[in-house]
Amino acid sequence: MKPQGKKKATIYDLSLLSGCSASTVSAVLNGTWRKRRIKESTAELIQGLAEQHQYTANLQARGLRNSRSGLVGLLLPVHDNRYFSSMAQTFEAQVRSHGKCPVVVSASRDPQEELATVETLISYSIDELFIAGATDPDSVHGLCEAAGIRHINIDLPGTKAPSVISDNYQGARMLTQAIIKRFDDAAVTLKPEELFLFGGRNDHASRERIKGFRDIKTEMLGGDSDACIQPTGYSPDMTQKAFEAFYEREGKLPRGLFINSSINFEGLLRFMAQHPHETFADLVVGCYDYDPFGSFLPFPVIMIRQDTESMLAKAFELIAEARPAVTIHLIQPELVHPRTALKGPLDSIRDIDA
Amino acid sequence: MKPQGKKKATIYDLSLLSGCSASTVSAVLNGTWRKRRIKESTAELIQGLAEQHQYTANLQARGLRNSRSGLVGLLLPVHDNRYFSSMAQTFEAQVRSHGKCPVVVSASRDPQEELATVETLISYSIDELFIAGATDPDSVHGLCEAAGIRHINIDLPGTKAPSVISDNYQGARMLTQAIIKRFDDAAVTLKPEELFLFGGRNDHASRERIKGFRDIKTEMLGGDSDACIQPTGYSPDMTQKAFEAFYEREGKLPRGLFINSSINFEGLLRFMAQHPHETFADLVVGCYDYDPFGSFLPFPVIMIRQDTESMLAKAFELIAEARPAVTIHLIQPELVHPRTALKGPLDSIRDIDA
DNA sequence: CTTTTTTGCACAATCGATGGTGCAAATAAT
DNA sequence: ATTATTTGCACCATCGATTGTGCAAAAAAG
Repeated sequence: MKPQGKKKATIYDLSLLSGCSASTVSAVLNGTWRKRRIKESTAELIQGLAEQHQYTANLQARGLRNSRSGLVGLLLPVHDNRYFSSMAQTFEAQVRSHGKCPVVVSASRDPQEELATVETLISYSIDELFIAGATDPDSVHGLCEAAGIRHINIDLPGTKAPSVISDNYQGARMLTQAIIKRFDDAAVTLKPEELFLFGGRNDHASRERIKGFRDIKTEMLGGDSDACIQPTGYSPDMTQKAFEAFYEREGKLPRGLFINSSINFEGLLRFMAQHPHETFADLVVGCYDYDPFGSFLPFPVIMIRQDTESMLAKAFELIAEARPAVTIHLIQPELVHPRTALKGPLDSIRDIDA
Repeated sequence: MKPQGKKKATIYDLSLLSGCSASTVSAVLNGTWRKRRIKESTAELIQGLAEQHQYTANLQARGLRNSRSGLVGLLLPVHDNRYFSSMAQTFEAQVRSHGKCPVVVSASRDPQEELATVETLISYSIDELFIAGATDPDSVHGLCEAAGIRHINIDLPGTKAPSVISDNYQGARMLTQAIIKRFDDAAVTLKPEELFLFGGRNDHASRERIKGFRDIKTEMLGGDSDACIQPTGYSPDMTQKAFEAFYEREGKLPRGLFINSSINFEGLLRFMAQHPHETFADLVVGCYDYDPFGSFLPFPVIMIRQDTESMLAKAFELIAEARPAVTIHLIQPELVHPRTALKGPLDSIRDIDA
């Protein structure tokens, strides 16, 4: 029953065992046997043998033959971050429900690595590719195009393939507004030079967020200056350094902080670890990303939760279209008030044996 | 130069172009050409053509021929959690540095899904499999064994393959000790029935942690009762419900909380969202997992950081051995005091264009 | 100028699954 | 009983890369 330690059974093994030809075995096992007018009894015989010998198809062979693999790829900048990891989680569920096999890989926000990784995926004949947060989506597009692979951008848009991204401008407006309102409600007048943005770099998302931030500042506070924008890249360390520098210079933090992403927020944490509680007494933080733990920090943290479910749903919809238009689809993010614990993709996992 | 939209070049195409045989082309492009005594000029000719035509090997074909794929798999319970996502991050870096292609998939802590996923991976002839936090590592072992695939357990041990896991017992002792010491330092006497453990289920990690927790309680507080152990499974929702039930019954939370994992901690967050600040005024929490944001909550949170780098390093070491002994390797975790922002795998990523 | 050795490469089988084509045997139609 | 259909399946080429084997031509040895 259990062919211990031996190599896997192939259709040829079953062919010998059953006395049928390999092509018949193949047809039976991949479900096309009715189309090929195989007798039902033959099919049953072969299915029985397959089960006995624990046959499973060699997917590389199948993939070679059909030049499709059943794999669907998700290219991520990094894993270690709630935004992307929850994206990975929803992605897997979606792909599985389509009967395919999800493959998630990260490329460290490195254009070279992105291209190399995608080349590898293409060499495995992945069927579709979801490109999330790529630094250079259009080059990736080039590779996919040449290989005839359906693909779509998520999170950061490209100009050559359809993209599904957060409405970063609106989100930033909402977030900035919420920060300011927080001060208003406490009857505190916030001066324009007391509200800063930290983090992000020169990518589409950051630019949009900065624009939204500045627009609202101008509208509500009547002013805004370049000095209030501190792009630090997506690195906790650089962000920490930026906070330290500011603190060194000014003797305190700005009272209002717009932080471009949870990764940058980690930079603030590092800064916090170096300074006493009081430093953050009247701080109000807005973070463009949602992290459940971040929402419960000792000062008010307003967050933006990007709707990865809707983004992926839309992306799956678009990628299924024959010839999807190269447009950018905006998905509305959600404002999350302080001390909020939202449900996430993990909640749809049933926990056995609790 | 750019074969637009057409199909990918194969060794046969290059064979025609170069006038050499396909086998020569193959040898040149996979680096074995010196062994095959191919003239250097021939090699250069072919390499040039390959570059011109953007040749990349069809890895399914190669994999079929060698019955190896160059893929190395990591099976995870879930993505959306800092412990596992940081594991994925280090895993990818390690695999890449070995010149292979990392593939990360999750199986939702569902034994069925675990087996199905691993079968699929095996069908793609993955070379090695790292099995992290599997509910049923030994069944997974069965599949790998039958397919002759090197594999190793991480996080949760099996009995049939070597395992690398955290020293959960010691970690739990450290954590429990630190919680109690926190009260001691504040000159508060903690009664045994004021220190509870929430979360976890009937798996090896939870059992060890519970044992460590109880041992220290008995040693330091002189007592411990079954009632203080509240396993809730790995579900935020169930954990929240457990807290609500407790609160309903007792009118307050225990002053000392040992929380079995960050996922369970999210259950506490959900509880927190429903109750005012004061409910948590004199709370001390220990969490068996590290999350940077969790470390800065308004009450003291002591955390355990499991050393995923060392675990993976050890795992890679073991999996490289010819016939690794079926033993369990314990990796010491680290106690993390409140308000600590540790560096993580993301820090080793260079951020361009900051 | 032979004989031996080395160099440089082509041939062909193989990995496992797929699907078009063809052909006997069984059944139906006349 | 003869021809026309239908049923049930086997054959074989194919996907792209790898590798053991063999054999000419070139170089070295005698």
